[in-house]
Amino acid sequence: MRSRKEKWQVAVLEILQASEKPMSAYDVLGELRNANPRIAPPTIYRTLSYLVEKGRAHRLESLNAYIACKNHKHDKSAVITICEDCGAVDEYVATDVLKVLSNVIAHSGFATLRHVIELQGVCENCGFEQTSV
Amino acid sequence: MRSRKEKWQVAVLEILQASEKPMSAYDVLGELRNANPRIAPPTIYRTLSYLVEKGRAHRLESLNAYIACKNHKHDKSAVITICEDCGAVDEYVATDVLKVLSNVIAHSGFATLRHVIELQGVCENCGFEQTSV
DNA sequence: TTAGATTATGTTATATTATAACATAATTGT
DNA sequence: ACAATTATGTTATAATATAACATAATCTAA
Ligand SMILES: [Zn+2]
Ligand SMILES: [Zn+2]
Ligand SMILES: [Zn+2]
Ligand SMILES: [Zn+2]
Repeated sequence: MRSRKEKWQVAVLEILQASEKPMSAYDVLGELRNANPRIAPPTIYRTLSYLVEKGRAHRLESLNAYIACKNHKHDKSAVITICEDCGAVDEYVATDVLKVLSNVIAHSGFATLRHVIELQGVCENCGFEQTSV
Repeated sequence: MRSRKEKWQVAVLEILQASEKPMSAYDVLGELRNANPRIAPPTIYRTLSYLVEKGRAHRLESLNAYIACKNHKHDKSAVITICEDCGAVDEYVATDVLKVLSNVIAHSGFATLRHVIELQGVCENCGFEQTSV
């Protein structure tokens, strides 16, 4: 039998996967309330935390928002691009970047546990739209 | 004559510089209220935005907090390390990292305007403390 | 120098994001 | 079944951030 915990995780992941754009915790909450009007913020924050821990979703720190992971080729750390125009988000594998990063901080004795690498900018589509006016 | 705007910026920057650790906007607000009890959140958020735009301060997206810039060798983009144990923050010049990053996303057509690169982990001091127990 | 336009600041209220605290329910191990 | 543990529900509130608009300062050009 699937536990309640797992049911929430599946429901939230499906909502995130169905969205073209990052969703705030309260966006997800709104969707969940269609089926279950009494659900409260802690439930959704807990569920999002589990999903992020497992790598099934990512939290975008610069947006306070969440996406479903759509690129399982990375263990933990992805490079994430965020279009400021249309909100589209993509993930890239970051192995090389992490290598260079560890060189940059090599002499400091800092032991990295988690990377946040988010690039804000303009995606290909929006760039073309802008120049074609 | 120094404008009101500049006075706030100087005051906020001094507060950030005096702090060993990142401060939330409301931390800064609390300090400013010692001298000026009626100051309100928008003033401090505006001032922090100006300082961040000018590169005199950085916003740490993964902490919702701010630091004074203490490494003017970077134009815009720094690599920032954040110790989860003691809260200490350091900045590193990111030129190489940015180069590799642009390779990673080269084929996507994404034009990067702003980098958020924040490493969560354990600083040298806290690492030694942990292993010496 | 002053009227009008523009920009910056102050002020009030409120929106958004997130968690504390504790009660209840489910699950686990014996 | 029972106690111990973990997960969930629930209420309230904390923490972060901005909208909206009033007021004040600054700038520009007659
Ligand atoms: Zn991913
Ligand atoms: Zn776009
Ligand atoms: Zn800096
Ligand atoms: Zn430390």
